[in-house]
Amino acid sequence: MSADKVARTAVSVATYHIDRPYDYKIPPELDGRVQPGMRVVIPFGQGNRRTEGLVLSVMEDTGQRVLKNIDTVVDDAPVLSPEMIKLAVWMSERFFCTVYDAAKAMLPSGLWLKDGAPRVSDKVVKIAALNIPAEEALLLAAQKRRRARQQARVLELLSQIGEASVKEISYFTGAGAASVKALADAGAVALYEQEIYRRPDITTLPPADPLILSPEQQRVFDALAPVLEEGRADAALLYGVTGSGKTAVYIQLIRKAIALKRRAIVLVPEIALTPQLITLFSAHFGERIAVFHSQLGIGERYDEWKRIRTGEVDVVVGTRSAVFAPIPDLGLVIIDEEQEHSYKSQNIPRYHTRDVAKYRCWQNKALLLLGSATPSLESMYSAETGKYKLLRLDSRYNARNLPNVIIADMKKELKSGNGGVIGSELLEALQENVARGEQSILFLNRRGGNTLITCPECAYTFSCPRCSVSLTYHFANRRIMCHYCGFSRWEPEECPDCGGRLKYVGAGTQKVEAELRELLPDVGILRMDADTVSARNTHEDILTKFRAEKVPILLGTQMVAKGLDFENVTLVGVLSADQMLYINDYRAQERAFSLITQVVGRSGRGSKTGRAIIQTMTPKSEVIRLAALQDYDAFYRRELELRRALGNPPLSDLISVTASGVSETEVLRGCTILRRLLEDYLRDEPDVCLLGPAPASVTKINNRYRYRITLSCQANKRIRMTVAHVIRTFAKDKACRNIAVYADSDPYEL
DNA sequence: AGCACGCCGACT
DNA sequence: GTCGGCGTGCTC
Repeated sequence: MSADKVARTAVSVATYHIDRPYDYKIPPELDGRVQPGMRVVIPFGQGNRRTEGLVLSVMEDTGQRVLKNIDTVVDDAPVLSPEMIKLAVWMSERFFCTVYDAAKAMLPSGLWLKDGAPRVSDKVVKIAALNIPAEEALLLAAQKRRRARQQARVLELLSQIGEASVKEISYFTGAGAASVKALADAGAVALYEQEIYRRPDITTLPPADPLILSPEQQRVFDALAPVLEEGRADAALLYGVTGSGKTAVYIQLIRKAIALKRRAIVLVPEIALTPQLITLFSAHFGERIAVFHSQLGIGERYDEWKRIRTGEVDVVVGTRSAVFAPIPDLGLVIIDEEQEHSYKSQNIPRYHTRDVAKYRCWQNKALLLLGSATPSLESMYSAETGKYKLLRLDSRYNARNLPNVIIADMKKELKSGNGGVIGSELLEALQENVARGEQSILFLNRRGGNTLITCPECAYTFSCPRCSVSLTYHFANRRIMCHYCGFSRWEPEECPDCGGRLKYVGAGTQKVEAELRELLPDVGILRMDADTVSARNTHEDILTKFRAEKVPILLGTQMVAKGLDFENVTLVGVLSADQMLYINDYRAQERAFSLITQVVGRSGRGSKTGRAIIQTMTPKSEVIRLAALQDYDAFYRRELELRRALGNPPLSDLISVTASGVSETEVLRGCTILRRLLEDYLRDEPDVCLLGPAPASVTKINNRYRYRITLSCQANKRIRMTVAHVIRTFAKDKACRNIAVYADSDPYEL
């Protein structure tokens, strides 16, 4: 009989400061059934409460300590490969999370629901159909009205539409599944199960021929193909102006990788904004692509995950979490629009997709390709300092001209009595475009309906009782709401302080739409924002309508800035460039430059030369001027010097340590202790600069105050480990029991 | 975080 | 005497 085996395990309930591998004995009845990468159920803590663990490795028992036994094994086969386990461990050090947190981000949530309700393995949806004539159903509904209102509503709905899924029924009527069941038992409706497709549907094109690259594109391809051929880890930045055809290069590189028996992951900022890219990819790679993003249903995601794992696909296209796709023989990772902020996870684990991709490429000897028209300062700096290969695509496709850009001074406008959102220059241009039958896109950097309510009499504003933010008015449900904690209340009638009449301020898309309708009566306007885009009316539907019906004006938020290519659009208006420029964040300028550049690039993609009008209160702003010229290089130089002066990335790394708690004074005191600990432990590190304690940009969320210390340094493993140690030390201090602490590597939120 | 153990005051 | 308050310490 061989010696007992031990499973070194990451435990799900272990919080950050007690996270470490815990060893469990593999009982004889489980001998041989426990492998690294499997999930197990284990007892943990004095109460031995059962919790989930992930087996990191299996080893011989040295018998030095009394160990608890593994209860049961969850999986028949490992759900994580050794490569992914290593990645999880690396992530825990790099992003200050537990190993289990990192592992969880890699797995589809469907894995946890496999045997529970809702059953993910079921590819069916429950449908309820009316079993009696509609008139009879309505009669029955009238009878039920008093004692079973829910059932009555269901009957009314079904008498109109005949059948619907139980899920849809409860969404529209508010009736629970129990009401439907009762009706089924009474024989009024029939329940049956219907197979559903779980492949996210993709508009497919007939198979496309290999692309012919332009000489410039070919040069980029030729520079990267050897890296794939030699199979070595490398990273490159493809800096290609809008419309220079980066996608064609991606496709050819993927073809090359596939020819070399390897596979690729393509990451995009937001799947809804890239339908054309998906369609194009499926034309080139057919069934052998998988689509992976957060809007996928649990079942869909689980199925795609399985297809990827078994090697049935060559290309995974997806958002942030797709960087964890368990694809075999990974040879190429492409991050498109790499400067986008959605690549940084804002919740645990707080990873940056670029860093994870870099690590995976290094593990797999794969090529990482970052693509952008306005690269992040970080990536361009890495390219300049030789860490990445730098490749450029300088000419716009078909040698199209840049649009003529006008910077419109809204201060002048205000002086001459126009207090509206649409200035006279933009209005004139819009009128000309309408007259010529050409289309226009208006961009507003604000989410739809983000309107504040104030009292003009006493300047009263509504703020959240639990958070340090103002409440915003939502047209959709006529409530004022908090974006942080979800608090909401009905639209108030009058000022609670002085009883005065309330005023709605802020240029939400709805308000702009109303203004446009007044200025341009009888002109068709399409609005695209969080309120008009839904499951029924997708982003794509709106764009199709815009294209097909030649609606004169498309008004929208961020969404209109991305990758659209409309022949007939010859005017782009940026309604207020200022809102994005003067946010208290060192990245605000970079973001504004990138957005304005992208929006301006939307104009004149056809044969006609386009125009762009940028409205601003500060027409002298360097950032706006450079965006108007689409001069990335000048912007980069200028911004880099600013970053250098302030010790911000990419010239140094930031690590923020945030303390939160109910008592503001306790949090502040905790922060002071944290700072002292950091000072102590980092005394011998050169060039580490500590800032704070400073209140977080939103100081109070859900009645918890947040203060943070920020480290500016050349981060290395040693410094990260020290920070982790400080957090653990702090958590052990009894004086800080009510304070929660976490660290964030290269935080986006300050 | 969550749970047990332990050492103090209020009450049967 | 004992029930239960929460302060303290540990988690394979």
